[in-house]
Amino acid sequence: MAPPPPRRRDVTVSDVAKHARVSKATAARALGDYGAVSDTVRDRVQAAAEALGYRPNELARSMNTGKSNTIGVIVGDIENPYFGLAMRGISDAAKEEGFDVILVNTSEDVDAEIDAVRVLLDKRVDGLIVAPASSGETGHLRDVYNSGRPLVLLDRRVDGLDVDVIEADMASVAFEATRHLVDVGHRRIGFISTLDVKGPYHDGLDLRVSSVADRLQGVLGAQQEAGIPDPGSLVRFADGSAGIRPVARELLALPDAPTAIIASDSLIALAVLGTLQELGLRVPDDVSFVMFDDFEWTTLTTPPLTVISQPIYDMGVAAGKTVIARVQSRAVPERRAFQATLVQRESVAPPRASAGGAIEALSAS
Amino acid sequence: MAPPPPRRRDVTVSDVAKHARVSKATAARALGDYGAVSDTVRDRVQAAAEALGYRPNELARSMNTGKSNTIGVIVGDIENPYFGLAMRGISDAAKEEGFDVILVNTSEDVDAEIDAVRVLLDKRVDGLIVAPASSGETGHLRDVYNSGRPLVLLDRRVDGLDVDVIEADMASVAFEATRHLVDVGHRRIGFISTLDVKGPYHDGLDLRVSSVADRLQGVLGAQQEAGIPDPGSLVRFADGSAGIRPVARELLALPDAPTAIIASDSLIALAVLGTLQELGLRVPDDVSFVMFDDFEWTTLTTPPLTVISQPIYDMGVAAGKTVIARVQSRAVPERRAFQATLVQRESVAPPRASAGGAIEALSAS
DNA sequence: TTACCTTGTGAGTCCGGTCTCAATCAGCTA
DNA sequence: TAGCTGATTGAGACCGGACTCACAAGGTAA
Repeated sequence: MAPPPPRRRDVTVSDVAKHARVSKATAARALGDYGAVSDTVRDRVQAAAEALGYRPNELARSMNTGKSNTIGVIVGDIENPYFGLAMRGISDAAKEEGFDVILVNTSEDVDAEIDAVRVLLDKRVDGLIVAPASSGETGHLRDVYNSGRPLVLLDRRVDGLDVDVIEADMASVAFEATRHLVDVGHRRIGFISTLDVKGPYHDGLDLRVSSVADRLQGVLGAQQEAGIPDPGSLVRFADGSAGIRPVARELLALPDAPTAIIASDSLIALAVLGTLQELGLRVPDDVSFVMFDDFEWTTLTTPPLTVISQPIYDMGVAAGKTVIARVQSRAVPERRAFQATLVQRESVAPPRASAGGAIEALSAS
Repeated sequence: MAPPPPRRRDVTVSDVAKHARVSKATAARALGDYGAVSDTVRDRVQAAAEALGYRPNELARSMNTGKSNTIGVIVGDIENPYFGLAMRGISDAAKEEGFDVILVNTSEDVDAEIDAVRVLLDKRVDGLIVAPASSGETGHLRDVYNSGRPLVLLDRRVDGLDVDVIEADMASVAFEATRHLVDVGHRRIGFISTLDVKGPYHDGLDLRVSSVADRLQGVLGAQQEAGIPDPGSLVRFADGSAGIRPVARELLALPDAPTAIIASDSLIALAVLGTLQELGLRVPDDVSFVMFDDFEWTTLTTPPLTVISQPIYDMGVAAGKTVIARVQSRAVPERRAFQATLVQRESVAPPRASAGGAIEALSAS
């Protein structure tokens, strides 16, 4: 590796001005494209800038315009394809409007999120898109709001915070998916999500992530409507993605194991399917399976999976357009409620006649 | 939506200084944690800052320190899990060192990349990580180098540019994977990648993306070594992800269709597998399949897929650590050559005895 | 007591732009 | 020819911090 070139002093407006033999103010006007400048002078200044290789210092510019043309995005996990795709949407929307995006990954850690908000605010981003890790801690989100900078929540609401939220209607599609399972005969339906709550699920538990709460509400609601007793008993939360497989195993080892499982996102689905595979359980013969999010690989498994599809990219675009519209005090785009749909493929079938659990079914076959 | 709160003027050091009845310089010292300040004054200033809700303006700070504590990352497509995972690594490394990350997505468009480099340089990022869309246009990368700011290339080299590169050794695993196919009897091996080149592949074609060129070199090399004539005839490049399926179809419809296909990344693999599925071709019975990148879903297909695994996350971390080390003029971390490995699962089998192409095999069954 | 440090503090400059304001100048009107 | 108008231009303040420098106060050594 060659020695790095000396970091030369950058060319500034003053340098350009000197070279073009005009005042700094005039050069700045010609370069910044504001105020009035005669054509001849403008040309001379631009030629000088070209010759010197002048590049504006956006930091300095931001400092006195108060606009950084940058929005901050705070998500739990960009490795999660959900956020990868949403990020793509945000990024595309931002580019179209001439904005840049600072991305911060919090690993779903509230403290990291609080920190991220502070840092981005200090960096003077013009607006923020956050998928909040918890609806419990919201002081930092209020700070954003109070700073006067627009905040848009993605995928998750926070109660009592009156800001734009981009989310899909999860409760009704979860209801629909669950009723589909009930309709084909399932009475023991498991639901697995990742969430940092301690202890088993019980009525009235504060879920802290609205998108999960909504999904669960739909799942439970459909079962209650069907007269299934205590559907909450087959709900499980894993703390972090490493915890999913153990939780899935535990659920499937139950004497009254579920005959169908709903996975709350694609990462969970992957872990659950992996566990099923390890246990030698077949989908849908032994266990029916439904998952949230529709990525291409879900059509390539055997069988293709029944999924709940959300317009993730579009939601990302909407989030981007919305913050930027707010930043520019323009009317926000109309469309902010997104529809999720149940895509029926082949991972749902009637449960085995056997009354036993999944593992039991296995030994019976 | 309630009306946004008025964007109040931010609290500055001067405000804090006034409130604590000290000079601006002293307040700045107490807050910025530099220079000498007596304990009593420091406490008074910090109390005042607390009371006023002072937050430093990082823009102003960056302006005269010349450091923004921000690195720029330019990738072709964050929707691609490869970059999602790498981004996660970069992001984690950055956070550890107190850096933020500005992410720009170029859609693999060179002009967008040139623009992105300019914008990020103007924003005064301290360093840049780029997965260059082309080794052809490199002027903008030279500009980074000349600006004196460190540049790290991820996944792809650029000839004649003496900067740090984080990449895995693709040529040798590609060779190994291909020889594996040859060993089980394949003599017609297809290779599909996305790349913006016009016309069919021919010897000496400038591939412009080193990671693809390396893979191809290994693929072709193994076949040449085995005495397979004209292996280049089954190489196909699609222009953008939309073009993969047509290309795959064309390849499979050939009278001398390949009996095995190698997909150059996971997005391509998805499209190829989808096409295979549509055509009713089974893996590995009708066509053997090997792909680059090892994501969890590749174990859930039927059959599980033979893949080439790279330590993507670690490479992201290395890229992050490397730029930051350069920014701080520290020694760069030792490890910069990464090993990719062939993970044999069940998508490779001996070709059918039939001499015909894949489609022909279909009708024969 | 005087000289010499050391530590703490304030005044003011600088970073690289934007922006206000006053001055200059050419063209026109009366 | 004096007066007015609009277009250009330059001087300098300002954004919010970091940092240089001069100076004052207190402590120590000779």
